[in-house]
Amino acid sequence: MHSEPVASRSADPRDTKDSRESRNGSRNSTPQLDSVSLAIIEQLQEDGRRPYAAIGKAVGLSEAAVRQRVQKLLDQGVMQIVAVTDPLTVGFRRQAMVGINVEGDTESVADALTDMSEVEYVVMTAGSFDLLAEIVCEDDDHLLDVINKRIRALSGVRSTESFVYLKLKKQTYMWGTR
Amino acid sequence: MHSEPVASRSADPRDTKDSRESRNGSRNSTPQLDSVSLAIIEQLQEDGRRPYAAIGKAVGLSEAAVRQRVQKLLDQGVMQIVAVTDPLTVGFRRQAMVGINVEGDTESVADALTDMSEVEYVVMTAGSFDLLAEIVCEDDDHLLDVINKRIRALSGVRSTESFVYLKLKKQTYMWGTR
DNA sequence: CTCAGAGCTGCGAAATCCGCAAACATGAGC
DNA sequence: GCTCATGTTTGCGGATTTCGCAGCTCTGAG
Repeated sequence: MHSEPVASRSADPRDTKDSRESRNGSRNSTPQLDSVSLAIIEQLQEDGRRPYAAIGKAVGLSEAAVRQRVQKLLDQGVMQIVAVTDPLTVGFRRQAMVGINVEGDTESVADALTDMSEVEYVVMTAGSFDLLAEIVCEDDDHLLDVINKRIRALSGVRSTESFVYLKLKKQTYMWGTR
Repeated sequence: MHSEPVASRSADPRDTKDSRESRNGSRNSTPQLDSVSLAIIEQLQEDGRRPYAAIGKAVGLSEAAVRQRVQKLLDQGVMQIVAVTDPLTVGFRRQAMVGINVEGDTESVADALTDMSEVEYVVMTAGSFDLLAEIVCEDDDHLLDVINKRIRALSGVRSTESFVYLKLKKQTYMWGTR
């Protein structure tokens, strides 16, 4: 979307209202975000520790208002503010993406994967895999164990294909900051 | 003032030294982390805005020391503190993982992908794909354009296979916090 | 019209961040 | 063993930021 220098117009609550209704898709899960919240997220994608007052100045809101919105976004689980690293740097020496084919209920397999601590990322996809899961392990044995003993053992898993990571080339979190 | 649950042992600099040398693999890129920095990262993976003093108490260091270490980790690019979201919630309605096969120099293709703003994640892999790239787009047209016109146009790209995201089930950033 | 709810603002008090100088530890060279 | 250079840690004010709260506005329901 075309986004201005920054939402000074959005200081007016009515705009907030308008944009909400206009793009509300009646999603059951997520409460739709207006342009101001989007701008706040954008600020925090640049620097997760940026002071509320600075964000407020950028998006045209008071410090307290930004604070409330951020808290709400965190509570709702819309965003999280965290440190991210390249796992290889932090001592996890084996990672892999695993493509999985499922027979029966894909979502229940996805839920089972979600419960595994070594699984970092799970997504349901269209294409020749039903699920993609990213695995983070400490060494080869660990990785092998997770893939062969744990994932393939799940009922409903028809087949898997693994892509062991050799080198992470890019990792960004700046959508909207294009 | 030693005490503490976590890494009280590491308050002693000698341990720092030891662990550094013991796991140093002479990696060209990354400056190796000692156990205290790891503990700091762990804290920030739980909450990117946690105060330095609280982190210091947890890892057995003063507020100022934590602050310096965090700044250094950020400067070195070892970690970043950012807001992360489910892109689908924030208005990017089409995402896909693209598996790519390359003939010739894989790394140069990876670099080209890295330069595309719609590409969120690039990793070189072993397996039936040479590269995996995650694409974040606003709509179908945009996605189609990126995959067909931009990625397939890169010289060296032999073939691609796309996995369009249907639903993100898990997204974590808590390695080490197991 | 009134009422309840949601969101924003402003404002002190408390907590946090920041920069700096002194103290300490380590490794190199003599 | 001694000294110097380097890199880390600590403690400390002062500047900023965070936090909680009360009051105000707008909106939709009845």
